[in-house]
Amino acid sequence: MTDPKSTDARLTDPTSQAAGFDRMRQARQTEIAEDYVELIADLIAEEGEARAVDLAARFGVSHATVNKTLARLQREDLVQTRPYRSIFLTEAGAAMAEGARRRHQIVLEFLTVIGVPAETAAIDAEGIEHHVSEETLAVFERIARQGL
Amino acid sequence: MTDPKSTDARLTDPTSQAAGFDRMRQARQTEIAEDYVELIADLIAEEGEARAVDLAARFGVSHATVNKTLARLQREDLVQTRPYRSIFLTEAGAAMAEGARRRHQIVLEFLTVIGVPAETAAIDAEGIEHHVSEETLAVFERIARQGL
DNA sequence: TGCAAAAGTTAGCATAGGCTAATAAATGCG
DNA sequence: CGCATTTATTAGCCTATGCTAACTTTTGCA
Ligand SMILES: [Mn+2]
Ligand SMILES: [Mn+2]
Ligand SMILES: [Mn+2]
Ligand SMILES: [Mn+2]
Repeated sequence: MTDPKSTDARLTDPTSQAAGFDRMRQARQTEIAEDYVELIADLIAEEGEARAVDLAARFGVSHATVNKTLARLQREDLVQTRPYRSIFLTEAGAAMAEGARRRHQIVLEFLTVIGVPAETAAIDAEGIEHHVSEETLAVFERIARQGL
Repeated sequence: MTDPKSTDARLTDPTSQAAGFDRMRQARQTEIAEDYVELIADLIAEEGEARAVDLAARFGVSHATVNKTLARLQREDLVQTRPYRSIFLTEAGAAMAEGARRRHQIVLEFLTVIGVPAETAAIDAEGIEHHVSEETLAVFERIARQGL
């Protein structure tokens, strides 16, 4: 065993390290909601309405799963559904969708500008977008505009 | 209602869009495992051993939660635990830790180099690291080395 | 050395997000 | 128009991740 004190300091203090993990757990809680409202907004804008079957196809999950998640989002006042009718966003849902769309767009453009191939950028942006603070997003946005 | 056809095309085809969401769901499944093995490796390197109580403090969750997650990681042959003894990584766990550490490091340096303040970079890197493909990581690494 | 504090374990509970399968409603076409 | 296809709902099951509370084991110090 090597002397514990002689290794290079990789660990920060426990409390501030916990901040990063805390943010990650928060993101886990909101990322699915964000993707749902964003996709619902896009479907309404482009197709005229959002149906569970389209969400299922685009998310790549079963329609039963979509249904259950929509029930949760309705409980949280993000969407409004009625049996056998198409899906609508509440004001809160529309606001969240707008924020998600903006973040998604900036992350995607940023990745593309720094040289990530389009298809990879699209895939990675889908995950990264939920973990970018406003501060980091501002840096991304500046680079996306000005070029690398 | 506006004409659906007249809006700007924001949607890609359902199948390729599903790829991004699929990657995100995979990341959800592995991100906690990655953070655990990475932190266990760091604790062993710096403190000489990893104990559940330290993991709990650093992750900011209860020690009971840590215990349950460790049981899962043991089932998946990533860690080796014995009652009331400290925690060890298996070969597979050590390999995963090494990969996670590398990705984490590159993402953190990248964010710092492009101008994100250190504390924010540390927090955001904790989440972003799990959603960056090797292709994107290569771009990050080049920029982290060469400067912006 | 004995005992209190620290650490670990276990049980029980909750929520979220997956699935399949069975059922029901709506739609649309021959 | 009626019936087949499409779409939606619901139930039941599973795993993962969180919690608190009760209990046990270890450890370290007075
Ligand atoms: Mn996303
Ligand atoms: Mn998105
Ligand atoms: Mn992480
Ligand atoms: Mn990490």
